[in-house]
Amino acid sequence: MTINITLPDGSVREYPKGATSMEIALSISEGLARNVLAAKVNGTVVDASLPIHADSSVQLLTWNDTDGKATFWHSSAHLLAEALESLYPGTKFGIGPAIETGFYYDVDFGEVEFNQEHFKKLEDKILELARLKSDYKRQEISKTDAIHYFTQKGDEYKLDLLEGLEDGKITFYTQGNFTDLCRGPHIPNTGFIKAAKVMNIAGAYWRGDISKKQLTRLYAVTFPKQKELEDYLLLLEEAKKRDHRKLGRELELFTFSENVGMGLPLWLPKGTVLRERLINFLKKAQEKAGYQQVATPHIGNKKLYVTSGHYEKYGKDSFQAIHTPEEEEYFLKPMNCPHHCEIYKSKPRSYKDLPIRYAEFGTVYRYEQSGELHGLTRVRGFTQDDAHLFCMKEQVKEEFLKVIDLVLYVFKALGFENYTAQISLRDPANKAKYIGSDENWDLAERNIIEAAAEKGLNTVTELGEAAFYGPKLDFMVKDALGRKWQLGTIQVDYQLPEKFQLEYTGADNQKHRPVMIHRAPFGSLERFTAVLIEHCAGNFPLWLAPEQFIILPISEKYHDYALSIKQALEEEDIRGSIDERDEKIGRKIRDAEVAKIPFMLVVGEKEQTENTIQVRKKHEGDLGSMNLESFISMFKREAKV
RNA sequence: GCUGUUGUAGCUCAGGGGUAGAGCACUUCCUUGGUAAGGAAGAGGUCGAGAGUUCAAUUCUCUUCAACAGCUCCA
Repeated sequence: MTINITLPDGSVREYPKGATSMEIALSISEGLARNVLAAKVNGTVVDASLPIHADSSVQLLTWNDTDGKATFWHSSAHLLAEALESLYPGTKFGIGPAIETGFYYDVDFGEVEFNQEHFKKLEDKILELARLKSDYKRQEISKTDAIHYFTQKGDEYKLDLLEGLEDGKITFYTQGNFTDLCRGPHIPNTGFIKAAKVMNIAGAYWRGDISKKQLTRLYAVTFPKQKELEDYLLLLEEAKKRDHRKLGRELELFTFSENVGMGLPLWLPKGTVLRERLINFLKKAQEKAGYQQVATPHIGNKKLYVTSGHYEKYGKDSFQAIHTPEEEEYFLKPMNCPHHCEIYKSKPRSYKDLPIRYAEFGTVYRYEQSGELHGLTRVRGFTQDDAHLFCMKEQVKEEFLKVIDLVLYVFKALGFENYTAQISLRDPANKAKYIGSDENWDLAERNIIEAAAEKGLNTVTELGEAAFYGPKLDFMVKDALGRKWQLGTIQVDYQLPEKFQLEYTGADNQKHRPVMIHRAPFGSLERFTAVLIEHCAGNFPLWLAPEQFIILPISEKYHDYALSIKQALEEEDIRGSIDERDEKIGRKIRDAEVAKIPFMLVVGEKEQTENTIQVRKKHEGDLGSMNLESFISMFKREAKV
């Protein structure tokens, strides 16, 4: 008996019935077989040792496949558990899944106190056990036997997990002296794991439930080569260097003060230059795209948010109401849309007016839980580059396409080359969670999917990720270190026009309801700035740099000449300063480099006499002498958005 | 909000039951210099805040605030 195996390249090979993926790999090349971690058979990831009994498509998974990595890390979690059990007998185990980079295991150490000082010992134990090359052995087991095993072991967490499992579908995996309840799959043996690092320790509630016991979560990462671990640690170091909180302080972009309040950023002058430039850049693009600027106050009557539905849904996440002597209640504005709806309502609208696009860099305030606050990425007061488009149903797709263009233009201008779009739809199993009619949801979802497809966006679709009022398209960018960030968002909303009773008069002289589109290419200026800082490591594109040049006079004698240069550059809207300190040129250069100022203009005796400047570029060094005109034209060429 | 860790000069950090230290930054002076740190002197701290133990607390205990990591959440 033979079976036909289809490989990813489309080739079909014949194997005896019951052949395993590992055998298939061996038949292709020994080198491949050495690297196979698991296999994807007809789309399901399975052990490489699983016999295949029917015609199937088989993809062999190695370290280079996402699923291969996940299997590797999940198997590593078992190994970590084995190491823990051998070092700290009596440890109880919760769950140990693979995550984006690495894996964790939630464990209950009982009386044992485990802290960072134990990491090294644990890592050594993991590697010691890995070297034994123990096979991961799969075993199907009855629920009764499984319960018996963990009752005897006294592991209440595994028993809790077993409760939710169906008899007949329960499997154990054993490697070395450790047996775990696990669906699998796993890598062939522990010998693949050549490097291990325990990264972090944290608390986590059993099953994510605050009322349950808190377990110790151990984060770790493993690799098939020592070199890969080293590279990974270097990457982490680089990420640390780029941390926007650190660079924000060093480059004097923003700060926080306990006296002002947590989560409330204070923009310093240099940060404000950056921020204003981002705002002006987008304003200009939006003007071209037919947006109109509007402005609304920082607080709004409670009635407004009751009308919008946000009060009911998010009232608890707001700051406390502000009370007036007349016993009215006001809230700090948590979003701009209700205000924009009222602007729309300020006069009767005709279909000829649509689409109307109101844009506002509106600062909003939300009560974020204290533990959530993080630098500029999660704050309690932030400015959205918000806009609301009011249009007819038939215009939704067209508007959506235009917004996508705008978002992509922004990304390109700021150097985000790598992005994907996430289409967030309703959870079909839980439609009650959302407000609005089925019909409208279907239409909106269709519009988004089509628009994304027409623009050729690289998309992923997530069910259940939609906002409660409508589906959305979120843009995720990958930064220079390969980390993913969610930035821009475009959301269709049929509900708010309904709640605010928005209308327009159609060509038929009847009243119709417009559709709203919320969109923000940056998301929030705070968050965007944070991502931008980390993306470019503080080396902003020239047009955004808070200080574009610094003039470095060789000595005090050339300060007047320096000033004349500075004034000439300012005439051209090029912004910078003069380093008038009583320091040597080497020192001034060093400090300018550290401050990441793009151009250093050295002026001394020679320059003053020849009426030139000597240009030095950050990171690159001396570009030689030139006259001011050449510098300005070079600058303008490079500063183009 | 929950759990854990941390909180000493503007920044990075050392120290420790007897009222405090380094480097960088800052101020002044010397130096007037040519491509990544010139020299000297000086100033700067209720040791996050409040309470308790003690002859004595910045150090020990408790409470509180904040930061960090994670969990839960995110219009």
